Amino acid sequence: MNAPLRRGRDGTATRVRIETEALRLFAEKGVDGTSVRDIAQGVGVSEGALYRHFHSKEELARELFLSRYAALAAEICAIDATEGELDAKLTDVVTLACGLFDAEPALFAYLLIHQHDHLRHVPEAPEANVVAAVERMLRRAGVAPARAPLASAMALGCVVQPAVFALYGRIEGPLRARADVIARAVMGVIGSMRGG
Amino acid sequence: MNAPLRRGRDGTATRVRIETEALRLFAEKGVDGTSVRDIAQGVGVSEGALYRHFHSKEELARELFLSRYAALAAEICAIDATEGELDAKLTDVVTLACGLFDAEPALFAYLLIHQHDHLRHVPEAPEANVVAAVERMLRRAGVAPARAPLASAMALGCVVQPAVFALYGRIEGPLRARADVIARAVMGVIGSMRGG
DNA sequence: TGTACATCAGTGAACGCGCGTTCACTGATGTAC
DNA sequence: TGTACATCAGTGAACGCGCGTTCACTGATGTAC
Repeated sequence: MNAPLRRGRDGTATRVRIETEALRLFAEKGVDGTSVRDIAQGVGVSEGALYRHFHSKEELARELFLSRYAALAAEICAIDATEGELDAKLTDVVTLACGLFDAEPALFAYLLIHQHDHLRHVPEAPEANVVAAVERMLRRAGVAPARAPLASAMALGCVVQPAVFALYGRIEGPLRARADVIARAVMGVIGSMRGG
Repeated sequence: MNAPLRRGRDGTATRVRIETEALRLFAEKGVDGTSVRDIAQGVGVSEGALYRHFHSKEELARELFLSRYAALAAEICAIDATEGELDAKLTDVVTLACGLFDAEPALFAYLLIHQHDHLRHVPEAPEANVVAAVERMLRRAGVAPARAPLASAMALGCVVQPAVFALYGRIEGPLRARADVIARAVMGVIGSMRGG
């Protein structure tokens, strides 16, 4: 296979700028609160230009969500693929998530707030699906398959809900500083389900 | 004080029907996905009639959220006011939440999905604020005030996230059937923060 | 009890605005030979 | 190397649609006396 023929101008940079600006605006004002005009104006292109890169505003929003969500899932899979005990992996995953929240709060907020618009379109593959990635990690570590969904839900909840609190100022400072405490709580949750 | 003078027709029943239909539609299609026309048609009144009861669509959405959210908070406060150990209270609160999810999934979904539209307008009083109610319960039970926000967050996460999973079919059956397992996990979370 | 009046829930048509999207066009850039 | 051509990112004006909201009006019902 040859590389695809590229003629005319290269729009890759513009596409990236559209994604960056859209993510920023979507996180700040919501998808419905952000118009195609807002995005185009922020990027400094015409509205029509957006439709060279995305078929619709909805596709843009979905693509942003799915790609970022998949990137996070892939990182969790990478941690799962390392040697080590479950506890160490859980600490790594919690630390990863807290670090992402601190480094890119707008991205994290977008994933959190708009999950319900897109969750039904997330593929089941652990490499693209945060929930599936966590579930597989727990099953591989010996959690009974029948209990894995609930265990994953509560483990995720122990990370997601503190992030929501941080978003609303109920929890202060970088979440990374709380990662160890959160990880210990997650271990407690898993432990409570492994025994009984 | 006298009861307010009531003349002309009584619109209370219509108001209730508007709220019921709006909640149903908001939960099913989202607030932005539901038009004032949809609601009016569902109720069987004109669009103008809605504005006799609510100043705007936004006010309707907010009033629905705040009142239902406050009702849940008040129930948690009532449990907190009973005699008993923290563990028993936590089990009661978890059971309450699971029961609400099973009984009124549309209401629960509305509270979950649209929390970010309204959370900034929730008063801080525990009687109207689920988070504040849980935080106070934990503090009263001896959780260090500095740790109460994070402990509350994770405890809530252990209930909220399973509900999200149930909404998307990742967890089956009534959530009530899992209440004991969830409650035990929540106790584990609180325990992990009380010691260290 | 009868009648004049005030109130107000509900009507239905209309409003204008902002939205997502379209499209004929421009011009920059790479390819063919 | 020079030139004709194909491609395609980006323009900018326009489109129509559906939205939330308004408003003059109707008529049912309760109050005053």
